[in-house]
Amino acid sequence: MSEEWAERQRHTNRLARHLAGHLFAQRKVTARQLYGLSKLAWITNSYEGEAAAYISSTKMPALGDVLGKDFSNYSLDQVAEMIAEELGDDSLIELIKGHSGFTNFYKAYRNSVFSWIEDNHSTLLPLYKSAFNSKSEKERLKIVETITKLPDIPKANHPDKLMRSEYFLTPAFFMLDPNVCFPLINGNKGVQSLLKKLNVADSGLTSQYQAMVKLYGTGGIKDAADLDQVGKDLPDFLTTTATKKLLEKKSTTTNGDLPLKDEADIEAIRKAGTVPQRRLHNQLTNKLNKSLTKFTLLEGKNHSCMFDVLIKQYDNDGKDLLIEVKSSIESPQIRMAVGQLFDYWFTLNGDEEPKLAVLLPERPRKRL
DNA sequence: CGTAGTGGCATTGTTTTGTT
DNA sequence: AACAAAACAATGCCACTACG
Repeated sequence: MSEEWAERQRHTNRLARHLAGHLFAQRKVTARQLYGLSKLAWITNSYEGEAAAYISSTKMPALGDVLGKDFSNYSLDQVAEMIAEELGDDSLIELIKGHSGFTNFYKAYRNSVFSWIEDNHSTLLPLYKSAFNSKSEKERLKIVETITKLPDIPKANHPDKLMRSEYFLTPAFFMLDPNVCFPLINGNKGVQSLLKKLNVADSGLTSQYQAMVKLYGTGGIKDAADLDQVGKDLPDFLTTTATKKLLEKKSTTTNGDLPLKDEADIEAIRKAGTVPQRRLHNQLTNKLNKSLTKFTLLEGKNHSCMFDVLIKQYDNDGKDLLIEVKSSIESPQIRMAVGQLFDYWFTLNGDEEPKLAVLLPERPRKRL
């Protein structure tokens, strides 16, 4: 997952909230409409690009369910226009056209969950509305407590095989929350390993929720979309022993205390410590951040391991790439980079085969 | 072609048995 | 008692097939 993905999640949140705003103003909201609204969170294997198949298979039916219409004979652009027109909300055009949805919900439950919504409609509708309006921690907590009281969701043709209701509901409430504060709690590996690390894997949904929202404001995590992005790396972000955090934008203008890695090492090479060099260093880091939005980028947080950038799962094998940024092509700098890279890599990954790179402002001379 | 829907299975967790 | 290995159990994922 990545910042781009987190942005897609936030986009979906805006779309769902615009639609929900109109929906909840109506006197009556059907089970079908709640189903459609929740379905906007779903995708299929083909979720990218111009002709992504999820649009016709999942997104359009979802929109149709919300509006009580059949859009199967229209293009997405037409549907966007129609809905914006009907609801008198022009911003919906772009919201609908953009890619939305973020969870590949277990297929065997996609249809069976509908009758589950019907059965629990009287509990669910106020819950959805509450998620849409929730402003405080307290309100969200109350929603979570209600979720725990709901029955599990039966599997199609195997009613005895059950899915926990939060797997279905947390994506929906993630989409409805005014500040994207409602965390995704599902069977996702990342989520599960985090819960284990927090010692709440078996402690019930309420304490899981509390443990997760506590992370807001730490390690560069602003909202539930960030939380979901860091996934299984989250354990690295916790408490005082944290070794990593999401890569943040660096200042390239102020003269103040610019954050720079390994201050002590840099001191050895005085030049690099000068303000222009630091600026250049931060500029390079920012460029990296800007051009690699498809990836999750991390930076070191622990004093013993202040690496510049780590690209999560940069190749097809899901390996990470560690990058050291240097503001100059002078050989001492490059030598130091090499040393740092191997040291950091060993600290992070032990004797796993290292994947390393140095980012320089220009091509270095042939001989160092 | 891509998707729905699921049975089988890999993975993870738990208990029992074996060994030092 | 402490640990290791094996057996067993539970879980959720995904590769597969039929189908539109």
